[in-house]
Amino acid sequence: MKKLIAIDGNSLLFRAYYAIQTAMTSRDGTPTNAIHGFTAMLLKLIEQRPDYMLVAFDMHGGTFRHDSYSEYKAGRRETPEDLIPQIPALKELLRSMGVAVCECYRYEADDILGTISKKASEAGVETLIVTGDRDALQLISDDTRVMLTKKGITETVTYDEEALMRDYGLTPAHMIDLKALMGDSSDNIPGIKGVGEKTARGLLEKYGDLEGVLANAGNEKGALQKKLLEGADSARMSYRIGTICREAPIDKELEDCAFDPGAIEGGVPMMAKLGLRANGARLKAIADANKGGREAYRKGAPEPEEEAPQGAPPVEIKRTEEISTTEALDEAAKALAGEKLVSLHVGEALTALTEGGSYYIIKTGGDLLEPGLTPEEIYTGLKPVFESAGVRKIVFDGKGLMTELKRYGVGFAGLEFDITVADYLINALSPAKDLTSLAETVGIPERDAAAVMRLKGILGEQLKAKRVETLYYGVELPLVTVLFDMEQEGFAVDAEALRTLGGSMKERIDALEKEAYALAGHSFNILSPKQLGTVLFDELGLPPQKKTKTGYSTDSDVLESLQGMNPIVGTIIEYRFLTKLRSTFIEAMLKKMTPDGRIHTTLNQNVTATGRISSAEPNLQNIPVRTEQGREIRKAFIASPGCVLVGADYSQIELRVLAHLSGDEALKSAFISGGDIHARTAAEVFGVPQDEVTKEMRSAAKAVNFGIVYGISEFGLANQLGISRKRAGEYIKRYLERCTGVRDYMDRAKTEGRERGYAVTMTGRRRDLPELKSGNYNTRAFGERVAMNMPVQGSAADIIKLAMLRVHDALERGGFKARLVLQIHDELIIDCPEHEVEQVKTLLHDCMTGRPVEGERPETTLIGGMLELSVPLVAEVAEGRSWFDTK
DNA sequence: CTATTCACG
DNA sequence: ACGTACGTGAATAGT
Repeated sequence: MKKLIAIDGNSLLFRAYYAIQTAMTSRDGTPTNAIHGFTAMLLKLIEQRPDYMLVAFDMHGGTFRHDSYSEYKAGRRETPEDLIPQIPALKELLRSMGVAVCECYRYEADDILGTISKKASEAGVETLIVTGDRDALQLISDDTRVMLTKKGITETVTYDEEALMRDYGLTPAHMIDLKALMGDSSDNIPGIKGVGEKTARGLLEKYGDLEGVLANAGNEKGALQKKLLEGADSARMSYRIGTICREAPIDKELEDCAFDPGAIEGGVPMMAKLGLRANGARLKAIADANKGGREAYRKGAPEPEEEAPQGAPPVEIKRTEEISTTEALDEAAKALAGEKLVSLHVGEALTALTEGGSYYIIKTGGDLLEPGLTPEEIYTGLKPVFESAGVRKIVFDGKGLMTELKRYGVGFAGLEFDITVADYLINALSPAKDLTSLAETVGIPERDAAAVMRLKGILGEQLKAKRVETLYYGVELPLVTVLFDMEQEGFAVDAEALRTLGGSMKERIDALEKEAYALAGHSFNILSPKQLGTVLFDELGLPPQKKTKTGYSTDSDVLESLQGMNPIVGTIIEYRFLTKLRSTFIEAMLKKMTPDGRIHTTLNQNVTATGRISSAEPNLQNIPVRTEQGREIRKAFIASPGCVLVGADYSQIELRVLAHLSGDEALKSAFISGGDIHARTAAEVFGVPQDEVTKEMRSAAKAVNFGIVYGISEFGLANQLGISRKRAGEYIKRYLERCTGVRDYMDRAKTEGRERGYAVTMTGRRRDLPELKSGNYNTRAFGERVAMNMPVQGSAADIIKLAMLRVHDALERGGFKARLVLQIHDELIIDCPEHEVEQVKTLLHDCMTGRPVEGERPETTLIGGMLELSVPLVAEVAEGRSWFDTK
């Protein structure tokens, strides 16, 4: 039977756009992320060897559905700005590949799919409809299936009648009836108010279809009967507009959609223009392979050789061994323990691939018929492999694997390559979520350990090309182990102290709640911005300050400016503040405590765009400190028994980095001679001697300094300081007149960012800056601020990462029991036995500030100790029983 | 799942 | 004229 693949172009492009939120652009600046995803999907579909192919698009303007229902699809999200130019570009690309494209005035893509699939069916051709829109499920029949995209885009699920019944319990026709009854908010189809999925399904079960339901409305009781009678018209209308048209006046017959795989080559030049090299190469290969004509194609021509981006061939698999017994596992472990370099991956099975091409598949689970091994058996069986530093290991997610192994008492050494970390250095904005999706993005067919092995080659080349190899092997890769150790160590917490604090907050919160209700005259949910907005601005008549997308803004800026107008404002401010502290920092921390009395955060190495580490589940990098009450929480974060916490934070690290990067003489000399940097800035900006700088002047100058680091704007500074834009502009002007080096640096950051297409830190860490080529002012202005800020924030991140490596090594070399427990961007915390305190304080300080430490051999590391700055690095060290005391 | 708010550097 | 400070994670409400 011949096959038609009919694609909903808009739907798929939309899905691709959201699946690939990496900024990608062609040379001329057209964004291409969605096209990239779409073509990846298209190539996958071509592998299914269709005889006919059609891509349908919606047309602008209203559809026939709007005639009877003008609100159809009202309130839909606007097409994102950087998706718009990709639509015509995609159509052009498809046409150049000889793929039929169809649009139809006043009809939607769905209707085109419905119409062409009917034509196919009549011609005895089966159809696969590809879309992200569940509405298409109504088109399923014995010769028509629907492929829906799941999360992402290349992940799909295909439905035929049977699968639909299994997953939804409905026939294709019932999909329409269901929607007619319950409505569909995404298309703004009303259905019947008050009838949800449960009710609708029950009714359809009883009465067969919509008309059956409406005819039998009298049988139903009370409220439901009323709803059905009153909603009948709405339901019938919903049915009409929810039904896909199968007789749309399209300008394509089935024969116009004949697909010629040899012709897709015509898309190569445009692919190249769009910068989609990998997919272009695949396109060419498929076309070449099918030059033999349609017969060869239909039989299934051999898969074309995959072209790796930078020529990293797959490792040829010479022998494969499937292992499901402990005896075989022991054999394999022995063999692997003698290897120098292996890739390993834990997926459905644990797989391992050696350089020589021996592939091991070690099955987990299993059942009575086919016994497999338990994770425990596998991990302990391979213990000699995992723990030997001599067996260098290439893995997808090193820290994740270490964590998994640790649960079974197995250690890990010899980390040679971590795919997630390499991927992050190549493009920090699109961390790979799993191995399969990364392999797909890169365009290789391998799976599991074979993919890991090949990705090492490919990513290794890219690291070299992007000149981040030293950063990778010298900083990021060794840091994996440091972060793992920190996570395992955890932070000791005094749960009792947290509970006591929480209890007293609860009392105050309850009192504030009563007070707020009394002042409002009724009870309401104070934490709901919507309800609070109604109370403050509609009922109490306070003046709204600003709006959000959905209504009045009630953020703390707004509440602050309302202070004094009504006593309820102060009550709400305090209520918000205390509930935030209690739920986020007390209740959540108590929940996250493990039986060892500690909190083990996860330290992410591949999420920030600038190179910082992030902390999650729970986030320990945002424990309160700025307010007195908030700071109390830090008293519950304590040292282990017999230990104290040693903490150190960098003084003004970002401004020091800026001084170094810009070479600005005024800023440099301020740091070299020491003293209060904000006061000095104030003296410069306000043109007064330093001893005449007032508190207000100093805090304004402090805001200017922050602004400078963020990539200043008049508006931002004005907002921050609550002054006029004009005043803010004057401050900035004065600052940049005094600090011409900084001004030049900012200009340079922008032009170089534009020329190179990325911003870069002191270690060569990169962040792509596609925004700088945007035609949208805001997008471009954002790109400029990023160009200015990223090298500063990112270099500071580089510096503390190096410090962490030094500290970790120094503690290990010195045989100390003290352990790093946390990093908070410019601060390090060590849990330290009392007798080690003096030595550890010195060690920590010296590691952070770049002084030599005992036993260290900088020449043996790639970066060599600490980065050199043209201004001193200063770190302040403190100790105490709790985090509260290390200030 | 998104929007709002707010904690940190 | 545009409409913002840079980087995160989490709780809650509401769809």
